[in-house]
Amino acid sequence: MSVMITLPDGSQRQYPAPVRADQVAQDISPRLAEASIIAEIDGVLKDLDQLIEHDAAVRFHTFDSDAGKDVYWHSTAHLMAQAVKQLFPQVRIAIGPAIENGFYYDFDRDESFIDEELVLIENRMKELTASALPYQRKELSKAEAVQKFSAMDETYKIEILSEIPDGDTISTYQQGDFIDLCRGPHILDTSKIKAFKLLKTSGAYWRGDEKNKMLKRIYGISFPNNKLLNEYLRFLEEAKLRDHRKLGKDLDLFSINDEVGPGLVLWHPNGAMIRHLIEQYWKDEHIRHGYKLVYTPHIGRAQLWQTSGHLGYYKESMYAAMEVEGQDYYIKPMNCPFHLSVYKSNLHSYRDLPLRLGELGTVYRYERSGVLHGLMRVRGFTQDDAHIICTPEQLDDEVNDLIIFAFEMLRHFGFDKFLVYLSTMPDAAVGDPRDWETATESLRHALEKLGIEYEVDKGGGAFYGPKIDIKIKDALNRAWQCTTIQFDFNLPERFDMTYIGADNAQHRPFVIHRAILGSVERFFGTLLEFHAGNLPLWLCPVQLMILPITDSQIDYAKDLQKQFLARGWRAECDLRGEKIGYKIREAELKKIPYMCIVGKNEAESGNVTLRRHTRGDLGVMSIAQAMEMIQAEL
RNA sequence: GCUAAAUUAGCUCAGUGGUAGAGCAACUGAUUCGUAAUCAGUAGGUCGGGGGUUCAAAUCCCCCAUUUAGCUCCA
Repeated sequence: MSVMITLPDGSQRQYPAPVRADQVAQDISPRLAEASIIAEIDGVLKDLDQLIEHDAAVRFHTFDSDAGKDVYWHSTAHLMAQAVKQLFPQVRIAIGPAIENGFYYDFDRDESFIDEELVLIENRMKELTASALPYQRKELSKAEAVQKFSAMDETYKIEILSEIPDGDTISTYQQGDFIDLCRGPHILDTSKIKAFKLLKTSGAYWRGDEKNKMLKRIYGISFPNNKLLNEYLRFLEEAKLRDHRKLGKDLDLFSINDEVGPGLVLWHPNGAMIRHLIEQYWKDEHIRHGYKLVYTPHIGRAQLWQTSGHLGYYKESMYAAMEVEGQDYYIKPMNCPFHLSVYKSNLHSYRDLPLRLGELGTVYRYERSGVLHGLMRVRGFTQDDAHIICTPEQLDDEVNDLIIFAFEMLRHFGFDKFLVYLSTMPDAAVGDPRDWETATESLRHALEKLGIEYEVDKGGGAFYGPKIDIKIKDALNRAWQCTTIQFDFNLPERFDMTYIGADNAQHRPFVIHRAILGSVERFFGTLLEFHAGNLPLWLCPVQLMILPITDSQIDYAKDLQKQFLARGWRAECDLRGEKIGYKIREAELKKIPYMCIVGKNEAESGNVTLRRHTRGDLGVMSIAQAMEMIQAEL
């Protein structure tokens, strides 16, 4: 008997059956064998010591692939758990998966792990990698598994086992004295783990449910060599420099002040200018795309929130009522009730639709204290909100245009990588399932027609409608939701919205709730991190800084400033009696895009020397040339 | 809200029971200089807030607030 192995390039190799997967890798090249983490056999990930008994398509995953990283990190999590169990035998183990950047393991222990203990654990892990302990897979029945983990008093494993159907085969992996319930696959042995670091500890609820016990989690990361580990650690350092909270302070853009209140943002002049430019662009674009702008109040009577249902299902995120003349008023957590009230204030014909009502609407939500985060998660924020009210026939066009509009706008700010999610009907939902179907398909078609890659979040929609979310990543690769496009089958009913159709009868319109930037605050935060503070020229609060070399050029500098201002550019002069090197340094640190250096030579010849932030000296040129160059970038 | 850590001058940080410190920034003066820091001087702090222990607290203990990293939840 022999087996035919087909490799990804189509080439084939014949072996006497059975053949171990890593033997194939070895024959392809010793380097591949060395770098291989797992084998993919007919599309299924397997351990490298897997015996192949039948003809199969085989490929190998190294650390370069997502699957390879995943297994590598998962195996490191097991290694860490082994070290923890050896050092702290009384600790119970819970779960330890690979995550986007590394791995974690949750432990049940009364005390938290302190930094000194992390070092101990790391050292023990190093010893264990030196022993090259093989990860040994064992398949057993559920009863055997329960018995085994009961004997070790690993109660969390028993709980996991209790949820696995009785007939299923269960696998465990053991390296040395450590055994874990695990589906696998894993790397061959612990010596494959070359470079690792335990990064941080935190609490984490068992099964992610805050009603459950809080376990102690250790996060870590590992790499096949020290170089990659050091690169990653450097990336973390650089991410700190891109942090919008640091940039906000350094560039004097905004602050959040203890006395004013947590999660409430003070926009300083520089930040306010950027925000103004964003909002101005936003308004212009919305008008161009057929939106009507509205303004609505910040508070509304209890009756309004009763009608909208917010007092029923959203109350815990709302600030407490304030009483005026015996009536309760609430500060708004959302703009929808107001926009829909605008719609309701008139009778509408199908000829009026679609109606797109937009507003930069400031809302206030009570967010639990632990979730606040710079500008990304605040308690008072401005949504770039709009509600599209349309007929069923208009749905597809509206959704299509909207998605194009959203990407167009995000790209205008420089963003080029997005995570797109389509969330479908949850178990508890309002509205006609046929409407859900129509709306979901409309969203899906639009994404597919435009060739946008997306993930489906099955059952992840709000109870009132399906949605598309677009997320943008921050400096640390954390994804923040910005754009959201949500159908609403709840509010049209609650507000009894209607339009008169061509048949002269009343119909219920569709309502799409959407925000493209999401909130101005969060968007601003992601924007700062994405550009590392070096905003596109059109958004810079100061676009040009004019730097005279000595006091003799002050008049010339001021004249230049006037010329730039006349073109609508934001230009300032640094007239302090400092040396040019110092002024340049300051302008560079403030990330001002263009510096105009003017000394005796420039003043006499009517030229400027231009310098571009991040690029350096651009040389001497005429004022007209400088203006042309700047204009070209705008 | 939960777990853990932190909070000292505008900023970044030192200071482990005995008179509150540095660098940068600010202010004043001198310097007028060619591509990332000129020199000198001055001023600036209820050591997050409150309570306690102590002869004595930035330092030890308790409560509260805020921040940070996660968890849960969300734009």
